[in-house]
Amino acid sequence: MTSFAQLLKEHALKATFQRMTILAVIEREGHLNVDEIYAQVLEAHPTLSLATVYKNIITMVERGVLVEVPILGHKSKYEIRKHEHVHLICHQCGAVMDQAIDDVLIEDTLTIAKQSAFALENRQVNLYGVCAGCQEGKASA
Amino acid sequence: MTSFAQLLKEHALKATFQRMTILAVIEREGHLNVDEIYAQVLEAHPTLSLATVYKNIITMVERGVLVEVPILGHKSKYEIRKHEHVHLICHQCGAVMDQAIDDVLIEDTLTIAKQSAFALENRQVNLYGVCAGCQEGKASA
DNA sequence: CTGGGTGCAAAGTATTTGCATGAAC
DNA sequence: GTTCATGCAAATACTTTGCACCCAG
Repeated sequence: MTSFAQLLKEHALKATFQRMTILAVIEREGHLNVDEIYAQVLEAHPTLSLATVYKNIITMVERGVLVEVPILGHKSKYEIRKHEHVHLICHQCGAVMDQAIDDVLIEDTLTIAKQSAFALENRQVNLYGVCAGCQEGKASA
Repeated sequence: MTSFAQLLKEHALKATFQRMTILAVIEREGHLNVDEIYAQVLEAHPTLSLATVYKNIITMVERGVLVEVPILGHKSKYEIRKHEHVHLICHQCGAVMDQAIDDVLIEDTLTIAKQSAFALENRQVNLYGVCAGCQEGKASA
């Protein structure tokens, strides 16, 4: 049904139905935390256990299939690892949006790292604020 | 003894010995997680409870005295809120270093946010890699 | 004084683990 | 057939809460 099987194999992981389901759910929603993944996955696979969700998130992060996205004051979310990007995180509705990272930012972080002789491996750029949607309906909580 | 008392008052918090101790410890170490704060604080104030550490971290973050620094794969650390900066986080030794943020980076994140009509409020730029010290002693775990 | 803060112990959550069973390769 | 993964239940770890007592303002 999907290329998730291949993705998993590339990372030396067996392509179980559980993992495929977890990946499908994350792919569909973009960014989810453990509980959200579990809740969604139950619909497609009612007997999948929470422990399995935890175990798989841990191994898939280790293997580089998933990326952890910490959210200030909340539980981390997870996304499927793709091309590098920046996160826009809305205080209001909690949405996490991806936004392309540009060369200026990449260059600049390299420059900053160099100032401390720091061997930069990966960037985590999260921007907090209020998304376009929430700016309109100002009244919303 | 310090200006922590004033800092707390500015944020409408009573200047208790417990809070002063917590702030002193964080100030001294730079970035600490809850357990580390608790361990260090016990030396100066052996009867301080872990619950008090938790309660105070929560309120001091709410009031803007402290800032949470999420560390991928580990517990969040906390720092005293000062001028904005970037974090360099070493995979190897776990050290978190501050590095000045420059105008290029500030401008660029504003540009990125603008592309999504996102009202940017605060930035979180964490760079992961290997610090200068750990690059020398390559052998270390 | 008075309200907020602390400490304790208990309750709640969240996460990890061990092991027998089952599925992928 | 092997090896790795799952599911359950139990164990751990982490964080929050309630309440009586205490201290800063």
